[in-house]
Amino acid sequence: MPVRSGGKLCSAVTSDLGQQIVKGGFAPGEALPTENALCALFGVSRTTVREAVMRLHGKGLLDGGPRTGMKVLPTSKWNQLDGDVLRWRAAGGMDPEFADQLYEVRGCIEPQACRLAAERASAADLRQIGLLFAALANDDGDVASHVAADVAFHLAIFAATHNPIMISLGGSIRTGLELAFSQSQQRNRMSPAELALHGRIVSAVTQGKGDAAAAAMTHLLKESRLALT
Amino acid sequence: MPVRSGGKLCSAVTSDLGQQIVKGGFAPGEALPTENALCALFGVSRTTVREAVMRLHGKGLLDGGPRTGMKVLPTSKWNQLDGDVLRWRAAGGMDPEFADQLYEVRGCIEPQACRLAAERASAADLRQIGLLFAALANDDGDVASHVAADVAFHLAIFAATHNPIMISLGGSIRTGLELAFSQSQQRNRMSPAELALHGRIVSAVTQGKGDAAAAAMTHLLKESRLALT
DNA sequence: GGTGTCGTATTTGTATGATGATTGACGACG
DNA sequence: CGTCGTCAATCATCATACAAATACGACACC
Repeated sequence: MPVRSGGKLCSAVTSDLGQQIVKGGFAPGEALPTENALCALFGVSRTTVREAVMRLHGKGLLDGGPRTGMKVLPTSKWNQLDGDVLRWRAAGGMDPEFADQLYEVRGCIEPQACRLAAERASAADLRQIGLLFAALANDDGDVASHVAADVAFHLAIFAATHNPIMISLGGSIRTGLELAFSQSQQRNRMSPAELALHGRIVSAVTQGKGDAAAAAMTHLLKESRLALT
Repeated sequence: MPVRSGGKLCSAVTSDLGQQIVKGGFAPGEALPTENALCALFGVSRTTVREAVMRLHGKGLLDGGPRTGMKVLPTSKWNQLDGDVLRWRAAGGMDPEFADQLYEVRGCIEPQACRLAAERASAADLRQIGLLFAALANDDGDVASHVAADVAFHLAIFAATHNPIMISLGGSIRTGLELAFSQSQQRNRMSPAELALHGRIVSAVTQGKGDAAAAAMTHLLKESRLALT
């Protein structure tokens, strides 16, 4: 008898299965249970299971054909930057290793994005960035809204690059961090030092100083990583 | 009467629909035809259409709920780095704008990846990179094998960072380029200048000189972009 | 006439069963 | 001992049915 939980069963199964794979419940190279077995496992129909499997296939987590069953692909084939994959890795508390990897990638990308933003931000972009910085500085709401403002600020930087690929990349990275923040420990409000570094980024970008903007962002990320336990 | 093409119908529908979306056949914000309409359009059953739609949903191209139908999301929500999305964008000849965007992102990431590789490549990594460089230098095969060797070289750099997220990122980028190369024009064999720059990267990475490695990669990308028409 | 409420129709979400295609395994045969 | 054909398991696709959610319009009421 199927679980009559109401809605979006497919998404629930996708998340559940995906998380089990990402968390290592099924080792890479290992074959997944047959579709019928998964049906029994989750208490849903084959239709739903197949839709979930298709999504995971689309994310590079699985591959396989008839008779062989679906195999878990090696992690190198995964779309590690897919929002869902990041979410699943960060779910239930993010391990320090994952945080390091994420910050390392941020350190490679965000300063360069910042440089591009400084070189080509439009007036509207600059206005938006300035607004978000002001919101960040004046925000006296709870921690959640503070984090949200921080995220919005960084996304605005990416948006100012006017490069869709870069923007998408930024979205993925921030997704992972956002989730991690909200789940592990609520980090303290931004330190004055961090806020000041945000300010340096704003002025450098506004003045079109690419190198300075990149340097400020690099500095900020270092500071921010340290603050994260 | 369904198309009895043999196999992989689902993948075919996914590619077809996905490409139409990416290529702008359906504008962002626009609602997709109903599932039944899509069935008629592609001549497949609803099951297959839904599996395709689920995959696209997983890539951030679509969203929607019951009764409202699926809407095409704004491009900012797409997983632009998803291998399939890149493929679809590059399909049928890559427009110069896309090439610029891709090279810009490469320019942001690969030099930094190179720096990391220089800092922490293992002996095995270095051996592998050296081997691939030798293959690149001595290769006298056709253009395809030359491109493949080039791709393998850059992937090895990413692998040497030992950061799974970075590695995945590298895979995505290279996927797009590979597809673009093989479809648009077959580019000429690598110029001596490019080859020499590869060599500079190898020695810088081997000697652990991060800055020099990053600079060499930046230089190489500039050179390579120019050679690409 | 305007507005709030309710019913209905349409569309997606899920379940079920059937049929064909593909492929690995195993045994028969040369 | 090797090669090949058959078999069975499993995925791929299809067809159909029902449930759930929501948009739209009808209707009553103010």
